[in-house]
Amino acid sequence: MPAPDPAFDPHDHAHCIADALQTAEAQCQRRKLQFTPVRRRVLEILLREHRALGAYDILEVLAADGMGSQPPVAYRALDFLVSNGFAHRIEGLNAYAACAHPGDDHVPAFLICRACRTVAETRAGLDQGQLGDAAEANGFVIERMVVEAEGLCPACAALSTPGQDISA
Amino acid sequence: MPAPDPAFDPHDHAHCIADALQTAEAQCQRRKLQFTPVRRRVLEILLREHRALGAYDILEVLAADGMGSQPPVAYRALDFLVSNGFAHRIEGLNAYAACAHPGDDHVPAFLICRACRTVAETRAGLDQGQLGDAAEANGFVIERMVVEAEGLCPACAALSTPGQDISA
DNA sequence: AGATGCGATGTTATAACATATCAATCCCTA
DNA sequence: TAGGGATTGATATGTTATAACATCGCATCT
Repeated sequence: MPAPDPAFDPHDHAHCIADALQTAEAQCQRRKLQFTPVRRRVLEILLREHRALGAYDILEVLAADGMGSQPPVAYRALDFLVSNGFAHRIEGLNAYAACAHPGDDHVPAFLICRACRTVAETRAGLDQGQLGDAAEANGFVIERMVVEAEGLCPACAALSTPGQDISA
Repeated sequence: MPAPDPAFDPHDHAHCIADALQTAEAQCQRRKLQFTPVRRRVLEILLREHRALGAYDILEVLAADGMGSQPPVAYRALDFLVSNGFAHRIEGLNAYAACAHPGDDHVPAFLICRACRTVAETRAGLDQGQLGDAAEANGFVIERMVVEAEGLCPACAALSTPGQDISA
């Protein structure tokens, strides 16, 4: 049985953020990617919470920082972070979350709280159950997998207020 | 090893459509749901292709039929079909596809071609691998799962034109 | 220094997806 | 056949994402 996920468990979050930023920085250096101020700032914003944020949520913070207030600014930084494995797109929410295992090739799988949008990241395999079998039987080449479980995190389940929505 | 999926394999499609419509009709009768003309037509539109269609694609066809041309018309019908298990939302595409196993409680999993948007539906479990373990370890209550594999279907892989995009 | 190339940013506009609201109508059922 | 809930119609708007084009800043070559 796995250990509790940091997303649902109190932890030294300042250290958690610093760590992730440092990893990203190191990765970029090694791979000759430019970890520019905007990109760094967007990653910081995502890291600050173990939650999924919409592009426009991020944009708002960027604008407040005087770092560009138009959609492409946020989207370009997010594209960079996602394509280089520093963040993930949460399809079920049209939103983004920092990667919990940066610099580590993996198929992410998420536990997503529909009430507070907290996101915990675990691993999955490209062969998820019958899906891999079906792909093989049909000659389908899987390139990318999305595995997301939506529900209630322990904290929100405790409160509930049954049926509260994720709309926030 | 499973049999080839109808989505990727020639089959008696007229019969395939008629079958699904009849199942839906029967289900609605049994469950006292109103299978209205708009709802029926939207399901037909989805069934006509084993592909994901955007809400506005559907709306276009509805409009051509003189059945309402404003977004809510399509979205309401789609909501009905999705919440009653006659269609699924494909999160990775912000699009919709007819259900391949209507009237049968299941966790759908999809093989989605990024070139032609063909969608094959198989089953998954609510406990997908380590995700179930992680949920349990954290007291997370899973309510809904999204499992989608994106890649190239056999036909498109044969053509490719490597790197062609799903944008269509 | 000046020219050139190139990746990142800035800016404007618009495409694509989705929902709120409220009035009108349908249709079940009592 | 009247009342009430579900459905539809219509308008407006909100939200997410990208296209298209201009510019900046910096490294390199001449």
